[in-house]
Amino acid sequence: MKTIFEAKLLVVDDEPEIIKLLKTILHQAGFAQVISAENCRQARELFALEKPDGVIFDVTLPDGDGFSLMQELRQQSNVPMLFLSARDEDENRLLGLGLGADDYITKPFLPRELVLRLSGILRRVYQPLLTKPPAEECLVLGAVTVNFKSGIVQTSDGEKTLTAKEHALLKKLWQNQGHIVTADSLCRSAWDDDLYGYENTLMVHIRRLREKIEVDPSQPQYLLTVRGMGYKLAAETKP
Amino acid sequence: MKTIFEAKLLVVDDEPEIIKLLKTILHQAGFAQVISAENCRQARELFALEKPDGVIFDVTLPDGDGFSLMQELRQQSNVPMLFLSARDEDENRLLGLGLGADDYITKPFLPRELVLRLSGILRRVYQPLLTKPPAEECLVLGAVTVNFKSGIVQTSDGEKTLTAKEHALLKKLWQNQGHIVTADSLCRSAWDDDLYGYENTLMVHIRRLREKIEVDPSQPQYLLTVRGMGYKLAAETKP
DNA sequence: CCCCGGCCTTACTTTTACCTTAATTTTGAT
DNA sequence: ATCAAAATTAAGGTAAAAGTAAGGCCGGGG
Repeated sequence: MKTIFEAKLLVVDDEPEIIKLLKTILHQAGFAQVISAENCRQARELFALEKPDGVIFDVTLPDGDGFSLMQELRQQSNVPMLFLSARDEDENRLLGLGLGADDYITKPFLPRELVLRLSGILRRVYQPLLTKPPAEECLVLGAVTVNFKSGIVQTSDGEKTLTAKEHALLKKLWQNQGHIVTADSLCRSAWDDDLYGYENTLMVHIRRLREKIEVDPSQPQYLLTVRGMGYKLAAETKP
Repeated sequence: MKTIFEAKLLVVDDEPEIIKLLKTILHQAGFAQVISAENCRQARELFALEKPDGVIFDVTLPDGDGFSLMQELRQQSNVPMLFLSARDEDENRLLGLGLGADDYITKPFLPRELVLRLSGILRRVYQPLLTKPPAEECLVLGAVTVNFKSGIVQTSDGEKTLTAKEHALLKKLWQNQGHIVTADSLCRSAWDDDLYGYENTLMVHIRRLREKIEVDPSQPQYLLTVRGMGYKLAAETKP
């Protein structure tokens, strides 16, 4: 199955006109293959044989009810299954959903709604590629690693924790890694109101940062000063 | 998120009674965290900040409509989103589903149906990613063990039980173990309405927690404060 | 119905980690 | 050599958080 619309669907319903209607709707919507069964026995057979990517059941079937059939097929497979029913009683909907159906649509239904719901489910099931849990926000500088979520700096000689100001400043530098950041810009990202005598205040913080992330704070390798312009975090060195 | 019921849900609705009802329903159903927003602005903020695992929108909101909001958030994230609406017109349902909503539920709704539909969707979205079997709901910190199901803290000198607030706070910290959690975020997970003078209230609860889980509450080893930023539960030390 | 006890909240004082200031020294461009 | 920019120190101030105690709320038992 390359796209969700190449899904193979099994429709189980004993009313030929509904089958026909569904086939029409689904074909128009672009679903390529729709196969059908009129009763439980046929459905079981086709399910095993064709291995459809989704199943639509009517609740009332000539040789059993859709609920038990669905439950039975659910044991074997986790493909999307949804009910189509003329019976809109609350308890039926709850039963259907409770058994693990992906939806319960009542007749009469809007063709477009059926298609939307069905494609939504198929998309969820076959494209579950939810953005993988984002990697930890980490800054790697040689042997030094900074984790912004935990505020911890890992160095060869142990762990150090960042203070609030250090955290803000380093983050700003990190966001502009490889580029010069002006003192002014740095201050604005770490302080609310304007800091008056900041010429030194900032420097003192820079110094403290260097003590935490540099091997030798007097000979900075990562947090570099650019005379007359500001500071710069050295671009990440790719291994 | 270890099981689907540890999902964090964001409910966006301007009617306080609906929010309350939903919180009750969802809590009863076992969903761990339900946060709420009253309008689009708040929803956007919370969404970015809290990164919920699912969102429930009302269609009509004071500062915009749910449809556009949903579309906007959908750009950023693929988490399950569903509508809750008093407007059962066909075109609205089609619009909502067409924009990529996972479901469109009309008020009045059956609580159980909401829960079933929501868990079904969450299962579809998150189950494929759940590789590991659901872990015990336990937090282990050195010689201290916290069982969240029973709310019991086992220490070397006996058992202590957590109160409701302590439970909520510790769970939040646990879910973000190793990461800094802001006071604001902590408060939101333990209190429904905004807590006004929470500066101290939260601290007092933190103190009580420390008395229960720390060997020496004055020298915390596990529940650490990050001055100016929040609190942090020390990352589990791998044996 | 009222009292009691557990839990939560408020109000206030004390402590301390972090930030700022200021004074001095070093660096680097011209 | 000169001077401004930046670094370095150490000490003091300050606001955030800790600590403490008392009051308020609510549900269960007498």
